[in-house]
Amino acid sequence: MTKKSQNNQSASLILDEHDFLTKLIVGIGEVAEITGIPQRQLRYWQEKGLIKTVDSPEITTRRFNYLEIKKILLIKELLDEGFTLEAAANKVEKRMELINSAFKKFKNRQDKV
Amino acid sequence: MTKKSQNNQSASLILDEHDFLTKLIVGIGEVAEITGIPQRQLRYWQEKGLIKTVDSPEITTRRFNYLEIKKILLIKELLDEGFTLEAAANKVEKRMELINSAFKKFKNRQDKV
DNA sequence: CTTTAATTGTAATTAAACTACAAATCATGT
DNA sequence: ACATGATTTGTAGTTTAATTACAATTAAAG
Repeated sequence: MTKKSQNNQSASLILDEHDFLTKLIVGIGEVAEITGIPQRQLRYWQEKGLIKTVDSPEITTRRFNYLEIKKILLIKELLDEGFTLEAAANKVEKRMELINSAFKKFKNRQDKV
Repeated sequence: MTKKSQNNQSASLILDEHDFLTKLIVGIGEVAEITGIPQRQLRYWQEKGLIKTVDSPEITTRRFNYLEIKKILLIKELLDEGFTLEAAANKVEKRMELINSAFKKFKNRQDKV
């Protein structure tokens, strides 16, 4: 074993894809690139409260997690289908809640096995 | 349909987790947070050619993709096990190549179905 | 054509990342 | 112990990215 042993929970630091995504938060530039939505527009949506950024004292710039990026992509699709921004955001919010609660049930069931 | 229809490949902009990860590239700050390895150290590893950053003319700062982040985590583990930096990096490189070629075979097989 | 929604532009500022040094620490051999 | 190369860490000064706080367009609906 070498020196300080930095941050050793060793055994498995190795993240699977899902773990990785739950840990990940990315900046607005990256989100703009991934989604094709301009930074300016993302800021506007966030100012209006339609999407939310990670809230943490150390972080001073806008950061988004995976769920939020999915939301953004869904909103974009709905906009293209003709929904208003608000309607799109609401619809996505509801869809997300459904998926979320279904996932929690599943998770819960798994944990008992 | 509304206005400009921004960047419409519609149908499925919806990314699954794997798609998302292949598109994603993240900055050094985020990588440092995820991996627990200081930015300074990541820069050093990159300078020595042990890890590589995304290479694109528009990008001026260090960006890493998912594979590279996995590499970083593996290197970290091996360092804690007592390997030299270079030995760790080599070992990881080989491991990655194996996984990669196995994956390609699998992918190839799937595509034919 | 007026009003509200939504997007876009931009100057000035703050935060994050970069480079290019140098110093400190660690591992190994003599 | 000392020297040596490997690795990590520190930092001043600079560049790039993101933010705010305005304002101006453009689009959709009555």
